[in-house]
Amino acid sequence: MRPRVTLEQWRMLQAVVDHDGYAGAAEALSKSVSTVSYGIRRLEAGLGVALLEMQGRRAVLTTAGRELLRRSRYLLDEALAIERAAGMLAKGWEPVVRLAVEVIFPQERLLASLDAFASVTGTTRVELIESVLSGTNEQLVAGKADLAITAMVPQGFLGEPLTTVEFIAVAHPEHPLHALSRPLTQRDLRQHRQLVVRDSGLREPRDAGWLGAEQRWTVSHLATSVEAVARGMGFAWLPRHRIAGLLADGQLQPLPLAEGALRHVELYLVFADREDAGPAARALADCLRRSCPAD
Amino acid sequence: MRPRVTLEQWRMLQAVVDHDGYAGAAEALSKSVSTVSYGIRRLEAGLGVALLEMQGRRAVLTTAGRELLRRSRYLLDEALAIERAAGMLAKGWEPVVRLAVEVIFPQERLLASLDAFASVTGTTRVELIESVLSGTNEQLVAGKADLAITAMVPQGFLGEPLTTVEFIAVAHPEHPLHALSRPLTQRDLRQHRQLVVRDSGLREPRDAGWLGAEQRWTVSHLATSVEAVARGMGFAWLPRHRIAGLLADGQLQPLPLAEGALRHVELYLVFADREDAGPAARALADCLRRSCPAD
DNA sequence: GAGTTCTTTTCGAGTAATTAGAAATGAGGC
DNA sequence: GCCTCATTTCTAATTACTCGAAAAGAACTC
Repeated sequence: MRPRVTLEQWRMLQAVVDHDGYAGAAEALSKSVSTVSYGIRRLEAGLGVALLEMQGRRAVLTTAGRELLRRSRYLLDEALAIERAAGMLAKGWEPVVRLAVEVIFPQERLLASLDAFASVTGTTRVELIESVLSGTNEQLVAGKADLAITAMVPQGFLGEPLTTVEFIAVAHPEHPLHALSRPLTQRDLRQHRQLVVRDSGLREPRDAGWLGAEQRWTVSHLATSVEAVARGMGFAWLPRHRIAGLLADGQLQPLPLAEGALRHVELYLVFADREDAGPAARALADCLRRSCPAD
Repeated sequence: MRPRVTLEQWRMLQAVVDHDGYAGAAEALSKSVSTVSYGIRRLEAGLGVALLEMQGRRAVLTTAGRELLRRSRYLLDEALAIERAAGMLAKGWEPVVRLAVEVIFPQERLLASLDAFASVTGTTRVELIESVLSGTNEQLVAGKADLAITAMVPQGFLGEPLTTVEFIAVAHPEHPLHALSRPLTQRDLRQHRQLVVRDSGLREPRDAGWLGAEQRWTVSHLATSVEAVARGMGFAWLPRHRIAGLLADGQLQPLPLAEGALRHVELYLVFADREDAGPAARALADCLRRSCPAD
């Protein structure tokens, strides 16, 4: 189907309404009054419906006019937005940046960064790949991500430290481990179910738990792990930032380990190709860095 | 800001991609090949970015091209949708139909009707005014509604019966009235709290309860009333269709009234102005009638 | 590797649409 | 009733678009 009216004609209608009258519209559009008049006439002819009506010496919208004007404003906005996006692309901005994020990276910071990024570039989209351990790196190595936040910088890549995530060994307050009421040893832990998050890598997956618990349950998402531990299904090392709330209201309680109750994981920001990275990828990297103030 | 490219140029880009090549596009658009070539050239010049690139004798989208094509399709769809809407308006279809509905009208039927209406006319919007008793009529009389579903047809209007809503006197199973375990009299009821819905009319409001209970609570929404009764806060006559679920799982229990446990309210469909009603209002009326099969 | 075929691009001329100014029309204000 | 302000109509000119023919590129054939 072929559009019967042009963007320019819609624009004239808008101008007439906004600068009440053909004279004002002509002024605003840098066109002659007769041009505007002709344009509106074409528009109405194309649509087969009257949009403006002279009431005395004032041009007023008809009911149909009001309705169609409303939609046409949106249309024109969209047309201009596309052209702005084209301008970005012309300047070398990628249309999309693919970011692989280790799930233990604090969501709050991630969202804040994406928000900041969105305000820098209204047009570049972000494709977020949430992954675990080697899965994050595989995305990077396979060229499926332009940027990654990972705990292990893969061979041949250059990572810059971004932030440190603190893991605490926790369990539900009613959990048998807490009933022991004494510093816990590795032997104690082995007796109980540990929840670990499945490595999302396909090539050489390894689980995110490091000691061999007798019964070890593997789940796919960090959220599932948190949920399960909160329900008393086992213990786990979980990122402090993810369980701050649950610790505060007592749904989770730190395990009194003799040693190793706390673990620290350093997260790195890695470019797939630092030289070839487009401005959008660089801008996103900046936003991420800013969300992690010197720590 | 003035758009630098036209809808027609976007359409040419789409045609080239869809009918792979300039030749196919020209065929599809009923234009010459050189016209299409010229159009794409203008488009790229206007945007300042290359969209198509010749790979051998095949035209392929650049990254920017793919992205902008995607958005331009949406743009063109919107442009055509507005013109379709204009076509509707040209045929006299109102841009919006305002429907005042008595809250006791079954929501399921209402939504089914609106759904059916939406498929008849993609463009006419519905403005729904949910009101109670005289409130519904006031909307109609004041010209704030084109169509109304009301229990009381106001003077000077013509109503057609639409459906009957059955009200049952109910209370929570634990309610003292149920503890009496005998047919209840009006006197029994007066001892207890009745929940009634506030008339939404401004002029001559009267409440939707008919007998004077000692303590009568008035709420604004039917939903609040249902909720309150289900929590044992009192008794009320409620539309059977609204509480079918609560009756079934025993959260509400019909009161064993000596008389008047059931009440029937007839709902009427009323036009604000049957002669002047536009096709959209008539179509919506049809949808409503069809949702209430002979009853 | 020269010719053939298929396709896009360039060119030049013709055509349709848009534009602006002048004149005409219409609607208040005095 | 006449003056003023605003829109519409008319006409001429400019601009943008369109087309066919010819040129240029790229793959395919022999």
